[in-house]
Amino acid sequence: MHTLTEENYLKAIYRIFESTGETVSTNAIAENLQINAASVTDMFKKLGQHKLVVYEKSKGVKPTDKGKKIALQIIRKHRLWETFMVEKLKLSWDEVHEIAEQLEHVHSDLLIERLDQLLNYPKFDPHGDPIPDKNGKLPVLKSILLSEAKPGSSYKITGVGKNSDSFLKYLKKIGLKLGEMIKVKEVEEYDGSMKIQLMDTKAEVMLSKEATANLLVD
Amino acid sequence: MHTLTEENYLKAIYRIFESTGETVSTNAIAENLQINAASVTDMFKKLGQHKLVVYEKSKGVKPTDKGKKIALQIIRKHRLWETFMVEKLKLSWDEVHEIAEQLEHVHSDLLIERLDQLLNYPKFDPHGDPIPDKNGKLPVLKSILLSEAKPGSSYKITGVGKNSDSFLKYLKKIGLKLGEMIKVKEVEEYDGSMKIQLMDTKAEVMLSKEATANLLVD
DNA sequence: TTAAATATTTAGACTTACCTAATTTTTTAA
DNA sequence: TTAAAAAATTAGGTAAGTCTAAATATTTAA
Repeated sequence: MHTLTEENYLKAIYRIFESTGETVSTNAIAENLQINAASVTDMFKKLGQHKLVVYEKSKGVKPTDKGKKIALQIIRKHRLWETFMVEKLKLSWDEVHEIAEQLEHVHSDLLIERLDQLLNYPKFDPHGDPIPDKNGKLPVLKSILLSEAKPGSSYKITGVGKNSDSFLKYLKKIGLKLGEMIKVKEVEEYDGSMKIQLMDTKAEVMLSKEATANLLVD
Repeated sequence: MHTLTEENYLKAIYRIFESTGETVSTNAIAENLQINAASVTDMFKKLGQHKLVVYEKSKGVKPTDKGKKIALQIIRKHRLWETFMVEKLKLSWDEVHEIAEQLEHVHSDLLIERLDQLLNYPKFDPHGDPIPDKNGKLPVLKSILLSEAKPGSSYKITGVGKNSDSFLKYLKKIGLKLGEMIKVKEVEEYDGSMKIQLMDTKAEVMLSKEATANLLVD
């Protein structure tokens, strides 16, 4: 078993590696975890010794298969707990992340196995993020970005890209929720902003290109 | 918020204080937490500074009201999680303790509030131990020890006294479960051992005085 | 292509929670 | 009531994970 700290580094390294495919730099992790770069160097060495990453001095790290596997299990736990909190405890979408950050570090394969069963083996969490299975396999997501949607068509909001806290709060404020149906009314040529209509309330909302490029729809 | 370590000390101090009513000694905690007495002295000083206990040098500690309150909240969380795992995740009685030791340190009042609600505000956990409410109030338990039960009468097993792992395993092995109905067949004069019958399987089991003095029945 | 800017690492320190060994205090029992 | 035993404390150390400041590498841009 690894320390909580190692787990958090591994998770951050995995995420950045997945999104860029490149060696992960000291600074990227320092920024991501809000700690000093010198501390990151220390931890890179340690993770390297433990064969969780391949560390090349002054270059950065790449997660090993072992490191990826651990990261995926933590992500799996995080997303299952989030699903549990939203579905069973009726907590809201944007309240669960912080709590899941704690719960994801509870060690027990049996617990997670049964939690998965209780939730009926969900493939996506309440933010629309895919939940790795117990072998670390991710389900395939066929959603597209709202920014690529056709005007006139209707879509279901299935998730967000980067699920920053502020973005989630923003969505809540303008009345958008996961699972909600929307219709694309029009797209502005010059800045890519989009007017959409909420199917149930008929309310119309303007979304910036930035926002539409961060919303997944089916 | 306090560290995980402080929380574990506080819980141990609270339990021992509740069962003895006396100042809790350095050695008692060292033994309980399986750590060196010198380390306990260090922590006693720190907890004293934080006003979680009253520490008198070479005498030991007593928890303050603040310390008790925190201990009770940890115990509350522990027991609610155990209830959740047995009732909702179908884990068995003796599998949940270790996991609850981790879950009890997750910080979120809202989470626990909703978990309590999901479980329908249980008053006792699967071991029959009382669950403090959110203000730290304990429900009154009217169960008696099996060792004090009358021969010929029937009882429901509601809990165990000291729920040591080995005792739980022992119970499982001989086929006793919480909630099970039993009938007291006879009590040996000379050693206090007891023959009981399980109501559902009709199986008869001999229990030592030690065992019957650690089983709660209604 | 080299000087400046940026990124990374090293060195040395701090805190928490632990340890061992030595000392002191308290308790017990002759 | 005092000597031996037991309990508790002090002193000094260690490992993990962090920090700052200084040194070194790497990248960028003139």
